[in-house]
Amino acid sequence: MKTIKEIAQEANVSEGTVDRVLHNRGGVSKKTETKIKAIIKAHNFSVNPVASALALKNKFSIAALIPVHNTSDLFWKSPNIGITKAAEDIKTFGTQVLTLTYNQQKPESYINAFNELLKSNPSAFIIAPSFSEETKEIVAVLEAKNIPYIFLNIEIEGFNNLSFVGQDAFTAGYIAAKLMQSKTLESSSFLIIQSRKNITNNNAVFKRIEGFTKYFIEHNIPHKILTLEIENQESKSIRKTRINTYLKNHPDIKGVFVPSSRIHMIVDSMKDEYLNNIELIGFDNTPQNVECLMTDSVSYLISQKPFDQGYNAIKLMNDYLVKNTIPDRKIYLPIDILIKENVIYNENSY
Amino acid sequence: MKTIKEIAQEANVSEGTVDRVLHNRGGVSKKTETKIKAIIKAHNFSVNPVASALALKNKFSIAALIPVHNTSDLFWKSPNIGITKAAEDIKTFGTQVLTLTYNQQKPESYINAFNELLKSNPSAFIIAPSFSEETKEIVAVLEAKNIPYIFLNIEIEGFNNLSFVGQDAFTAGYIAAKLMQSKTLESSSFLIIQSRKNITNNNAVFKRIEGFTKYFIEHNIPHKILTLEIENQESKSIRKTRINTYLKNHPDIKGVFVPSSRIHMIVDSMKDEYLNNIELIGFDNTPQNVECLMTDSVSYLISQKPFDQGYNAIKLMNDYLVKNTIPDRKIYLPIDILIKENVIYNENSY
DNA sequence: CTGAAAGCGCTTACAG
DNA sequence: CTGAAAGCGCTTACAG
Repeated sequence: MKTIKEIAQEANVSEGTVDRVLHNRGGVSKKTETKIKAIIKAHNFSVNPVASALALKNKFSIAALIPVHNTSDLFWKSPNIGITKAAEDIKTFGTQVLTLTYNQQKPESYINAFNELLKSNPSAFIIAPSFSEETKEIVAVLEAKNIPYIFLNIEIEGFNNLSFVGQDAFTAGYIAAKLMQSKTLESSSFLIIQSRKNITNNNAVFKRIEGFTKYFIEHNIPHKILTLEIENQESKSIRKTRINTYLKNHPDIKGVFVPSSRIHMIVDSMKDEYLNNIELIGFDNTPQNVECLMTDSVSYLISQKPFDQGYNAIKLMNDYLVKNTIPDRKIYLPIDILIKENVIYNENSY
Repeated sequence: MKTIKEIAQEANVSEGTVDRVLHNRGGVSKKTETKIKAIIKAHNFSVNPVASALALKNKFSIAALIPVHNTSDLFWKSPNIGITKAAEDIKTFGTQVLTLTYNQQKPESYINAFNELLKSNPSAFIIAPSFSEETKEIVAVLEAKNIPYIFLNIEIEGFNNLSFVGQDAFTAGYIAAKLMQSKTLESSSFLIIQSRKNITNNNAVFKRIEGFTKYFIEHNIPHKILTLEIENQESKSIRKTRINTYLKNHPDIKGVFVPSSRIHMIVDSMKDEYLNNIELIGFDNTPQNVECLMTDSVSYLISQKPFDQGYNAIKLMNDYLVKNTIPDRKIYLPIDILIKENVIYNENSY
């Protein structure tokens, strides 16, 4: 491995000058610049990131803005752990990470947390952009300040985000349909239960449903898809009544698809006679959902690798800051098919 | 963050002395040691790994000893890429990685490659221990020299390996059976085809078959399991004859399970009439196997995350060397269930 | 436009 | 048993 010193000697200049061209810091004559660049290229030289990190000491910080998790929806706990783990790993580069959470029901909390993070003067942002209008405001600020940002988990278009890290929701829904179909007879009816208001994260839920529906159409499988909306706020008893009444009135339903991480709340409310005779497929290996897998209430969970989402987003951003590595515009993580038997090996970071 | 300098000042000693107690390097009086330790503890101090890495520059090297890959079995290409990628990542710690491959049919090549690696005086070894007798010899040398080693992919017992990184083969086979069963009727017969001699890697193949069989027994599912052995050396035409004749003579066979990474060679040889009516399940997302998934010849592939195996083994060893982090004794990677639709998102590192 | 020098925090001979 | 000093490779004021 060459060093800057050696490059400098070969070019008959000082190390400082090499550093200047290395980082396009200007103030170098065209002639020396050309000479140095040639030598750098000839040796395929790249700076030693350790030495760089040490010299830059605490130069960079990454702000992460993600939803809070709560007992009924633990989903965001896992990306948060991924972020923390990555933060630990990149300490070696002197990069700091600051995470703040917001309430997915309250756009103001999103803006407030963002402003709070901004105060610390971060070099970059990782954002789970739950609210599209507010995200526009936020992004305007970031772009004015030239702060790079990566979107996490929630895929929205029309922004100059450095990258998106998450799941291909359409394909995930498509796969759910295939799995569902393999467990039921042809010409079955399926029920989609949306357990939370579509105001947040709606893109993913919407795309999952789209993928689910598309599978049956593409394969010319006779089917009927029904939809039931159940709000978060509803009490368990109301939920019970609504679900079980619905199923009673639609005895042709052979499968229930829950395109959110809340399938456990559906399982919770369904009568045993339905639980035993209807196939259920949901998303995300939260502890409550995994429990449903273990008791055979749910056949499959599709996981979007929440830990990896957080971990990768931070690492990619750090590589961008420290090494100037440009990440792919979209990073789609593997779509994990989880069953009772393999779920334990999938790092359950809750 | 405190620095060694500050700790030293507070203890009225030099930085060198603090370093000595930090790394238990001895040569420090009991009294100063106690004093320094107290101060370290009080501030919850830990060394800056970046500075440490820079100062230690090129102190460590890891030797990796794995099977070679070839066109008919690409499996080992992917762990190799994982190793290379990890090597890239840990360059920042000044750790070097040297990989040598051996022929899984030739124990001598295993020993020879090991001796070659030993010459470079590595700080640690990553070994895929294909041959148990030869591994004993190798390990004796390593233990005499106090060189730590991690076993990769092939799980053998009775050694003081720092860790094992790979798959829980029994559960993988068990899952294969569950998937197979969901695609076939009760009371079916299943054929297990072993496409390579059991001399190498036999543990994994053996355990997969064990898990496969166990599933049917545990669930009281009437079944019959047949076995066909086909050697590597056999030509495609002989393979064709043997497989198709066997299937003709056993029309009750509804599923074929190939507990190795060579299911593509079976698909290659089976007549269409069998291909269309028999469920096939195999292991590993090599390009040829993925092709079988895409053409619907194979229903499921179970992947053991070969890239991650290589990557993780190197990273764990580096953490052990650089930070003295002790890894878990067994690291079982997730058992990936791959179908046509999700296989593209599983990093296919071939 | 360019160089010399100090500094990031730790480790390591070397001297005593 | 302990300290002073050089060095790892890069970055950054500062001086010219």
